[in-house]
Amino acid sequence: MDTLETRELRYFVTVAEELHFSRAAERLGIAQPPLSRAIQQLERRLGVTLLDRDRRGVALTDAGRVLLDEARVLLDSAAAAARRTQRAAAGPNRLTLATKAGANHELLRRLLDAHGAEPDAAEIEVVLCGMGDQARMLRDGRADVAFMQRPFDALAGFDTEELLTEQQVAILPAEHPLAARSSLTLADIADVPDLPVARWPSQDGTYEPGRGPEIHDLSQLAQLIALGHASAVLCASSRSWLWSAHAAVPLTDAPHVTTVLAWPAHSRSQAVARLVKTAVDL
Amino acid sequence: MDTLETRELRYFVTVAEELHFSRAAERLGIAQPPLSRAIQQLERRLGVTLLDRDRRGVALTDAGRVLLDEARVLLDSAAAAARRTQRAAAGPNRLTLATKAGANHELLRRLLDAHGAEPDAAEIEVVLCGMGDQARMLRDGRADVAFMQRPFDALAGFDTEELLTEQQVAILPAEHPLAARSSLTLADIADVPDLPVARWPSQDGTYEPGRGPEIHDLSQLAQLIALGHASAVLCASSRSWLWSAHAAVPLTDAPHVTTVLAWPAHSRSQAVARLVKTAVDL
DNA sequence: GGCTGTGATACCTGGGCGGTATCAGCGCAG
DNA sequence: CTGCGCTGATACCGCCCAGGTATCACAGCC
Repeated sequence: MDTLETRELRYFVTVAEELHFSRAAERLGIAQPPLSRAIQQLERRLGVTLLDRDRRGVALTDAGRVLLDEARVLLDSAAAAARRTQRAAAGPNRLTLATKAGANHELLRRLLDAHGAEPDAAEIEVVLCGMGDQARMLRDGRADVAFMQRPFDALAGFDTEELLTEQQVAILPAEHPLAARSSLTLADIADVPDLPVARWPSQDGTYEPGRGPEIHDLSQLAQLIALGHASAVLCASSRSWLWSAHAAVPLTDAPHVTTVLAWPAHSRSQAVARLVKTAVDL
Repeated sequence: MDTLETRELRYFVTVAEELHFSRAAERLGIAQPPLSRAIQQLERRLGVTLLDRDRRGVALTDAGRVLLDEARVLLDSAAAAARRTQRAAAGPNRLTLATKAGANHELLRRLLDAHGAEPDAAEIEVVLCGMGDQARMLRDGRADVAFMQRPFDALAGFDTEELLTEQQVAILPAEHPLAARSSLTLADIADVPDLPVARWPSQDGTYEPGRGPEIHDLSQLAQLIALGHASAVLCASSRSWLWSAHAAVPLTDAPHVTTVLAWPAHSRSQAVARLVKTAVDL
């Protein structure tokens, strides 16, 4: 029947991305004829036409699109497997935990303290990464577990354990009139002319159009708010790092944020299991 | 660095399962020396010792155990990718939906009706499978979506959409004294001497020890209950197929059951997306 | 009609996969 | 202690196939 070789998948993905055999061959560092042949073999083995080569170029068939998606995650998973194996060899009882700036420090600290107190606790290396990077780090095997937040982070494909649900708050300059209010709504802060809501980059690093300043960093944000040039919406635990120039006002209509511990769905690691157990008992 | 070839992974998994090079080679249909060499190559490429070969046998190292887990899901995923590609080629706008006997018929029917009414709806093939088989069918690419139930089915690694939450009920012979009650608890039915609770097989097909009759089939169960030889705990929608000789009594303390629509987390299929959208709007 | 650029075909070469034969360590029966 | 049996490792060889070069067939286009 089948058994897709990873070499063939690598070749196919490159051709599917370039839609051009010669360029794909160049990217792969091989000549074009062997590449053509490899793709033909793959098609023959599967009994499926993956690419339509007619005049003026190459196009993916429906089946080709399916295989492209599948092959991408397969290759990523293979690279991840290699990394995880190497990490397991490097330190038998070590874990890498990915989190992001702005996640709940207190909670993480409590988790690490509790886990550290257990017998034969794994040594935990905490990696701070950018806003949507924890998912990537879990997926590509550079991290074993991650602190993530619903509904912000994409949790598809991970196992998760809910740790804490909290309200969101508006972070405002302390001297701004709105800061005196005991609660606010999203509408209240959405269109304040002198206080635009700061904008975070989306997954791909670009910014949605909008008025607020483009932010990529919490300290940047803190600075801007302290200067009275921006507001932001963050989860309530952010209060822990606020300056005296900041004020936090609960938002009544913003969705609640749940901090979760996430790990690859198929993980059978003892160390991960122990950490999760500690987290559940917290 | 790396790029694990699937051939190597296949070899490694077999050796790790047999813990014996010669037997593994036999299972793989090759001679022992090339197998030894392939494993050595894999270890050298990763820079990791996967197997301890000392006197009297072969043992997995920690890293080897990690790679074994990873490799198994990788190989399964590869086989799944091949199947999905072939299915996509066979019928471009077809979906296979896996469900189990005992799942909510009404709900499925409503979903299929609603979806069928949409423009360019996918043709949906419904596959009935055994109790825990939907997860396997999703994982190995024989199904695109599945009807599953929380907390019974393992949903790790899938994306899900909740469809309906319902109470569980005890199914009893109609003439049994307990059948007259308006509600029951799990304790009420747990130890009725003449009415043991039927036992379902677990994932691996074996039965937990216990008193109740071993069941593998809904019609079998229905028969046994009608005869007055067993009781069962099922979700409330099971009422739809009850016989007149059956009675259903709500259980106040059994966990609620949520029927979910599940699909592989990385699926980008348009057809799946449309079906899910229909389900959400239901 | 050349010219350019596409992917496919033909054919050759070499590395690597798989084969056989054999070795080296260890346990064990005697 | 010694030979035997069993393990996995090593040595070496042959052949297949991945990859290279050269070329073709076909399309668009000045």
